[in-house]
Amino acid sequence: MTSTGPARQASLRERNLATIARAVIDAPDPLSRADLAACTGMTRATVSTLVDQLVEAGLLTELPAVASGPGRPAVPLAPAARTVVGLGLEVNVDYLGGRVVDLTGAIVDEFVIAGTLRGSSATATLRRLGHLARDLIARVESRGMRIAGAHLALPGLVDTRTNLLRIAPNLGWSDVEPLPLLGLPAGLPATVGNEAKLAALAQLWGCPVTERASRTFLYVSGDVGIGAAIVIDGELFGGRRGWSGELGHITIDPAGPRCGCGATGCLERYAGKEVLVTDVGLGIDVADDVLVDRLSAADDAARAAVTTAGAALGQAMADAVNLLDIDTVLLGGVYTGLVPLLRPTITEQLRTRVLGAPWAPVDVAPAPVANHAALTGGAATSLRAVVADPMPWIAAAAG
Amino acid sequence: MTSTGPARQASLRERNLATIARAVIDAPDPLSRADLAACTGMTRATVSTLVDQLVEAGLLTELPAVASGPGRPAVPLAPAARTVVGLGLEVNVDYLGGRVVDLTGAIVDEFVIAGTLRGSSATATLRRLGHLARDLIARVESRGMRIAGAHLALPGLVDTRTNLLRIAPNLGWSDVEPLPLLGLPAGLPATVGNEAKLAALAQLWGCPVTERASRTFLYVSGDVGIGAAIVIDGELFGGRRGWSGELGHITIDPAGPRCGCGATGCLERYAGKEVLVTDVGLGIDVADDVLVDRLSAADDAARAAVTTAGAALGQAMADAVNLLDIDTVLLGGVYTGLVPLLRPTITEQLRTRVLGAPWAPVDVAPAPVANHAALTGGAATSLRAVVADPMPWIAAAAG
DNA sequence: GTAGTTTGTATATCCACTGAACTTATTCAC
DNA sequence: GTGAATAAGTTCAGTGGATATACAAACTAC
Repeated sequence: MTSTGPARQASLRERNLATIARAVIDAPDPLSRADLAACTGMTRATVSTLVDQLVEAGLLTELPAVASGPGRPAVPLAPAARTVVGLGLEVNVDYLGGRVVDLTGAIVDEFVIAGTLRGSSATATLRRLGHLARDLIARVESRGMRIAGAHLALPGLVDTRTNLLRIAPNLGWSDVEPLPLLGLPAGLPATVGNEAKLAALAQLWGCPVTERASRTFLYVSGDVGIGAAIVIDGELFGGRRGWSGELGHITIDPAGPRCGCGATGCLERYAGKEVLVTDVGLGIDVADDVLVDRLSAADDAARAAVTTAGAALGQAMADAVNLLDIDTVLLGGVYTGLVPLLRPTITEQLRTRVLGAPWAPVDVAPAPVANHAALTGGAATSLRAVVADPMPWIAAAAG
Repeated sequence: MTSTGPARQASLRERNLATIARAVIDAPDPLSRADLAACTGMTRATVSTLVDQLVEAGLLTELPAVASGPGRPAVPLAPAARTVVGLGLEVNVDYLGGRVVDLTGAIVDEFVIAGTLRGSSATATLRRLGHLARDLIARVESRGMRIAGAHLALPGLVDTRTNLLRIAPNLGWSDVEPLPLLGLPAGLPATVGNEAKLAALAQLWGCPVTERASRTFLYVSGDVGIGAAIVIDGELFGGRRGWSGELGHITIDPAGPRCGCGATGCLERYAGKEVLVTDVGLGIDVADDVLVDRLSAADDAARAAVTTAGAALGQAMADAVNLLDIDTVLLGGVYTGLVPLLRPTITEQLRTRVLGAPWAPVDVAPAPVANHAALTGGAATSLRAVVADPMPWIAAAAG
């Protein structure tokens, strides 16, 4: 009954525009039209017309030509700054934020308001975020930029098909429909996503091209809950409803302590922030860097607790790697700062428990993008949609 | 540096041919050219030329027109029988086989030779299989069929990029390069794959369209080892090297018994065939149906052991579902027959341990294709490649 | 200044899909 | 039977987009 859509002539244009846009934006150094022709296999003529359209639409810019060697100097192309931008929004346990990023990856404008939101009213908080977001949008639009889309990151189970938040245990929210409460301008495409998943996407696009994560990795974000995101060849693997990556509820020991989710022995009860803060006698709302400092300077008892956490984390990661055959694990959230403490136990677990480890060891590293990564990830996701389908923007620029 | 290839004019043809071929082959009832135009969105003119080429190439056939209602009767189109075929080969612990399947899904010819191959010589066994396969190929080609490709299924860790078998514990094989040993005709595209993964693909394509598995599921195959395959929207998720799905080495209890892989408490030690046969005092080489009968008729002690296995299986599946957000689990291998015994404990585990279960319960069912599924899966995989890119076959038919 | 080299643009051509008109084959009404 | 109505499939001029080739532009090197 159903099937993939037909390929019209226009599909060629769409695909080739996307290919060119992506090549320029993902390139470590500016490419010329000739470079693009060489690396995409298109003719120089084709590339020229495509580039002209992308420049016209404000997605790319021509840099001043620099002569080097014989022959006519090439015109280097680069993503356009401050023309088309993406908006990332986030409500998390200890802050509220919005960030606008442009195609160069630069942060154009942002706000981050610290303060615990545990147990806050979903309606009030989202209305407040909406107010701040509308201000941010107004500022950015008054500077002549066009906003491609908005993504709201929430620390919980989000149904990506319906944009409904099912439950966010650490906020105390459940069954919320966030987008109407934000009251974003009509016509601005907006979606809701899980915080860890958007943070993972920031690792792909949110930093200079040369420092980017490899295109396939498992991102593990430690907070009160433990979220994970599976990224395969640059694509987030969300699962049927976007509920993939619930690493925090992998079973470490079925006879273990009871978890808030109703099951027993979940990873969260061994390696969640709640356990870590208790080990050094701190409160749950302590800042990540304080917690990291205290754990790093702690005595043997607390060190043992970190080792337990690391072993549990390693076991859960080994399960994930055995299932998914992924060879890179990036640690985010609190874990980023704890990599020196955690890595030995984690890698030991991975070495012994991953079936393929003798042939291809698993790499464990801190996530390169750390500061409010989900904001960047959300903004970048909107921009990736533009890059993946620049046609509407060209039509808009022409008409 | 790299990027997706350019979209040439020919790409349109390629894509539209694939769309048409797939629509006809996956349709529950024969479609006419007009039906195809309606469901793909192409014009009738376009569909006509594409269909003509596919018929010419021997991928589709026109059935006799049946009049029903006013108007010119439609010409129903169906996959062509016995024109282009795929070859599946398999070496497993207790048999050796080859199967040829055509585009209608019918088995055209096959051989299955029972007998334990545990501890056999890889070289001798693969040479023997190669001999049998060449006979099969000769028979099929003498009947005028063209073989699109061959897939060899092996019960072990196969590197799908290099077609190397790293290790097959239950055969006692390691570091084998199987394809040269088979000595298949030069020019026949051949690859090696994991047995459970190819069996999973058979669930998608190896049975009448109406009985097919949903396009997203986790296939769990119980044998001496426990293999799994992740299928997302009709695509096998193989991971970086094709080593995904090692469910058998998910940790059930870190303090559990030592496993052959070197780790402790792996699922295999709770729910593998080795444990099950021991429970009812049988040998490891017993046929699956005998084992199922004995377990079904067993006393309380053995029943308790099956329950333990089911709980462990359920726990591992819950881990997988939490990670992947998949809502269907198909049980293959020995487990197919044990579904009545296993399901209660499995579903109980899934209900309590899967975070999303309250909103979307996980369905556990026996795999619809059971008999030597990996053979069918291997053959079908070759055919899917033809359907996904029919162009070369059209060129061959024309030239 | 001239030759050599590379980049980017212009023009004719080709290929595949579109749309509208046309042919073919059936049902139904009389 | 005959003819209108209906739906399937085909034909053919038209269009969009990529290609290939030739050419203009801008630089280095001698």
